[in-house]
Amino acid sequence: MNKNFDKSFGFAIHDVARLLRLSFDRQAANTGLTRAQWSVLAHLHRGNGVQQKTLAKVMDITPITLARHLDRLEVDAWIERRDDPEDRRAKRVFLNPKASPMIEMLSTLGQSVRAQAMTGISSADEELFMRVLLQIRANLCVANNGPDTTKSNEN
Amino acid sequence: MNKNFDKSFGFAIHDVARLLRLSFDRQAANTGLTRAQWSVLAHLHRGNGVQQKTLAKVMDITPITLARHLDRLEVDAWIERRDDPEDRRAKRVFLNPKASPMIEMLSTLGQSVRAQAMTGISSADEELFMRVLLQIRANLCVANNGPDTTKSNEN
DNA sequence: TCAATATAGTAAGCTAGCTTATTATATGCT
DNA sequence: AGCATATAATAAGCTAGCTTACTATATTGA
Repeated sequence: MNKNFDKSFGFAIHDVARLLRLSFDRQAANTGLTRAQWSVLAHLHRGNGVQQKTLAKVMDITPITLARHLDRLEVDAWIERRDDPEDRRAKRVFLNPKASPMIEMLSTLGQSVRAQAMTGISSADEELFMRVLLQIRANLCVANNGPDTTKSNEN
Repeated sequence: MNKNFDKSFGFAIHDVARLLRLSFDRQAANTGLTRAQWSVLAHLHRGNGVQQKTLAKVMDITPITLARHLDRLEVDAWIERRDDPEDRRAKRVFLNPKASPMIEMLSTLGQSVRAQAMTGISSADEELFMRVLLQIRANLCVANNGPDTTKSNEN
């Protein structure tokens, strides 16, 4: 790539995120699902039937961004929106049965992309890297959302 | 955020990239320039008058993505496209004088965002983190573009 | 020479994120 | 009770990335 910008933190993170997404989406192209959509399915897998607002918060994306993912996922019958019986403004999101095997498959793909990315990096280095990465994310969450928006007491 | 996905490499990288961009763009909103546009200006600062194809390659984005950035940058007179005298298909991109102070300013902003992100991280850890990050990027470049697309002998 | 192929830039149309605004329903206060 | 405010979801419209396809110009080779 370039000489100076190579070393820039921001540009490098940005590049890595984009390349990871590209890699994943290309290898998952035949499934018709993207990384972002898989992310929705995977989160639902751990908490089926949650409200959209909760899911958006847990995924740390805006509600409207989630709504569009759900639109497409619903068209292909991966998920289903049902009216919340206790709050007529709200909807609850449920996985359809056909989603489960796909979640497994994409999860495996995710691991293989990660392994590819980590080629030649010792597990000690990888561990420290992850620790720093999570610290950075925490720092930025505070900076962006105000201190600790995400206490997630709801569900 | 979440319990399990918190620890996922891919999700964490993605989050950090998005949060960095958000942070930067919010603080630069009054300038009318985004992070991606600043990136174009900064790269031009180091190689004014290059062809679009070269700039796209150095920035590692597709030519059409660059073209759209240039469209908007040109409207606000940050840059200027001129016909390449040696190749009538090609155009060369030039910074306008008003861009220089802006580049400095945004570069400072970038450093401050980085400092914020790195709060509480020792410089030894930061250094190792960057080394691993660059290694990961290199790994993914190979995986995505085929081995070593970016030897950049042209200009 | 001129036909085939390659290249520089752009257009069209997709996903994925954002902000700001709208609609319908809940909630809280007087 | 009923009005004001808050909240869940969505709509509209923006940037930024991508792929695929098109146009104009270069280059190459029979």
